Amino acid sequence: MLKTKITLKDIARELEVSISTVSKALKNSEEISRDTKEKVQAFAKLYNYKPNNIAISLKNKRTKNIGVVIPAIVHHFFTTVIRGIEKYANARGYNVIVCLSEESFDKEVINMEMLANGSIDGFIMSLSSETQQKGDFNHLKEVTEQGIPVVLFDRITNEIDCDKVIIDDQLGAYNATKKLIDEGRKRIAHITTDDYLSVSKERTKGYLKALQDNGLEADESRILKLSTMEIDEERIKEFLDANDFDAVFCVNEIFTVYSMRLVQTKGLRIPEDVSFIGFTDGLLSRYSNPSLTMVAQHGEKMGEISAQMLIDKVESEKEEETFQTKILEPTLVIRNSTVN
Amino acid sequence: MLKTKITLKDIARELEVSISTVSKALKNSEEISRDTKEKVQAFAKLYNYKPNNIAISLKNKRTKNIGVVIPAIVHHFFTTVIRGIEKYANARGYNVIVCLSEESFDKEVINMEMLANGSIDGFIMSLSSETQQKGDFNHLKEVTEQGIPVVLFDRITNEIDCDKVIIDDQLGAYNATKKLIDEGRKRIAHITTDDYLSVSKERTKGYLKALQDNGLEADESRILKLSTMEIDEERIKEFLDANDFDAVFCVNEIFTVYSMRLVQTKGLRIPEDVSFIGFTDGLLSRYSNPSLTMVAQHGEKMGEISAQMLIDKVESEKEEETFQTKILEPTLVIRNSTVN
DNA sequence: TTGTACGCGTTATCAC
DNA sequence: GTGATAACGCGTACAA
Repeated sequence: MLKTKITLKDIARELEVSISTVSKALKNSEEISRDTKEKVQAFAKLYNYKPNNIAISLKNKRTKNIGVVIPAIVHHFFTTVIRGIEKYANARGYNVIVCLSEESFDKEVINMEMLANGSIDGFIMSLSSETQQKGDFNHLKEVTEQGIPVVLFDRITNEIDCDKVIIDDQLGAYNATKKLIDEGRKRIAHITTDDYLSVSKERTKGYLKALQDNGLEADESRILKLSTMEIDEERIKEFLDANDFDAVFCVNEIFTVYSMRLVQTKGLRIPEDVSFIGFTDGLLSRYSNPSLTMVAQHGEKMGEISAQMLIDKVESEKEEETFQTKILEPTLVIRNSTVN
Repeated sequence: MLKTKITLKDIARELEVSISTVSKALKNSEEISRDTKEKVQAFAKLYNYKPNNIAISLKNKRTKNIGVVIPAIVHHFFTTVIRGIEKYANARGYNVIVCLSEESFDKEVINMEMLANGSIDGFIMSLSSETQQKGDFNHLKEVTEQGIPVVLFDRITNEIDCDKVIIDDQLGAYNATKKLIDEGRKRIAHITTDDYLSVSKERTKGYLKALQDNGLEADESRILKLSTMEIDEERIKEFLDANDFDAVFCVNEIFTVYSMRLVQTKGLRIPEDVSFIGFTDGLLSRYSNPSLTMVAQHGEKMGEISAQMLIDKVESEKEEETFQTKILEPTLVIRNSTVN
């Protein structure tokens, strides 16, 4: 009933040849006679022989697995990145091991340690908010010092020398804000998170720069910085109630769609009275009412590029210590939360 | 600069003892003298020795990896399941290898073959739509016959003997439809997919049963069956334009929110004129306008249970051939797309 | 108390 | 053409 996996040894015993003969025969080696090869191959096929990946990994010191450590998975952006990684990695024969840090420094460390002991050939990761806040990157340092390649994407740090893939967050925010200004908006509110998150910091910079370049004064009271990416509905409500604005630019999708709803319940029309733009072009943006104008982050592309950089490094023999940072261009996707 | 991984052998050579002494010393074996143990442990700590997972896997024939094969990841439901699996599996020291079938039979087969050769201890999976349509489950059969444990969740088949976790789709649909009937709705439309998807079939059954139990006639013209879970905006529009209804029950979140928007643009009020209920309680439901009344599928719980069943089976020595199917209760989450 | 030998499944080298 | 041997890194039964 239970046909357990068959090994080279089993075939050798059954066919009364040596293990190495079997091994060679299965690889169609020239050394082996046609007869033997056919016999072995037929037998292997019959019993559905498949080489044991683990044994090969041990021998080659290559697992063909890549470890992906991300802060969360219930975010559209990260899922698109994973899909990009998966797609590319699979095409090159790699599996993807996904670990979630859940925005926790400790979990990030533990996950990396679990994987760094031979389970994977390299890491693709985006830092947890706690890690960025703490500024402690020793776990990354250890891994890179062991010669395990790492690619950081989106939430990165400059303290680690490795390949990186990001989008130009500042430019994305700049373009979004510029679009609002071009519509004639003068009082543009900004809802984001504390600066410790690398992406938020850059986006706020872009927002401020756009205001400045267009002769608008930045008003601190029009900026709300929440402590996490988790939505704090209460504080957003207070902020929107207390303020006076004709446009809102948010750091993510959920903040945008939630703010929009609050504004709508006050009887204001979108986009006639207030325009909205946010970061992340996900399902919420496409299906909210009205649909949202958003800065697309091209997560899938980001994943593909990350995977490509990582696998290239893994498979390159040379011990080069040159790292690059790829910066993708964000795209403004115009929908109905702005005036077209 | 590059401190490559240290092995037992390295420690043994350096300390001039045998490999097995080192091995035992690191496990605090009683056989080894205090002196040696301290020496070895100190050295190991200093050079940050960590046993090589691959070697251990080869020896134990246990990888501590579990393979998860799902049709898509850019769906809230599946991400919550993954999170549940991850959480539970990690707590028990397992890693999660995620593979996407992208609703393709071939990809599903290839992914399973990649993993089945020693990379994982067991599978957790949800079938691709193409697999359910084809009705070809040989890849699953092969795997189970090899003694690799499999847990199927959500999109399952009765043709394979293995553990299964689902929610009571029929009951969920029944309760949703009942809720609409209790509101006084008489013309309840249903937007779903073709019956080959196990979950859709069950949900439609529940819908029909609720109508019947409450003396309402089922009207074929009020049911739209799309060929895939991918949204076909055109056909939904035609359907909603051609029909006359006072409530809509959809098989997923996107269909629901999209239908709602179409109805709103006709000037109808929700829920006063038309009520909406859908399956899957995700972000869209929470943040759409109005927010959606939905059947929650408890994905995270489903993931946890799947992981638990799988790992229990993996770690149980006995060769029992008893399988169970866990059926979770769906919950109706009431929001503003229905009359409260 | 320590060390030797063997096995996990595979491949590569070298001898026959 | 074929086979024996070593090696990948670890654990363990057994010998010293």
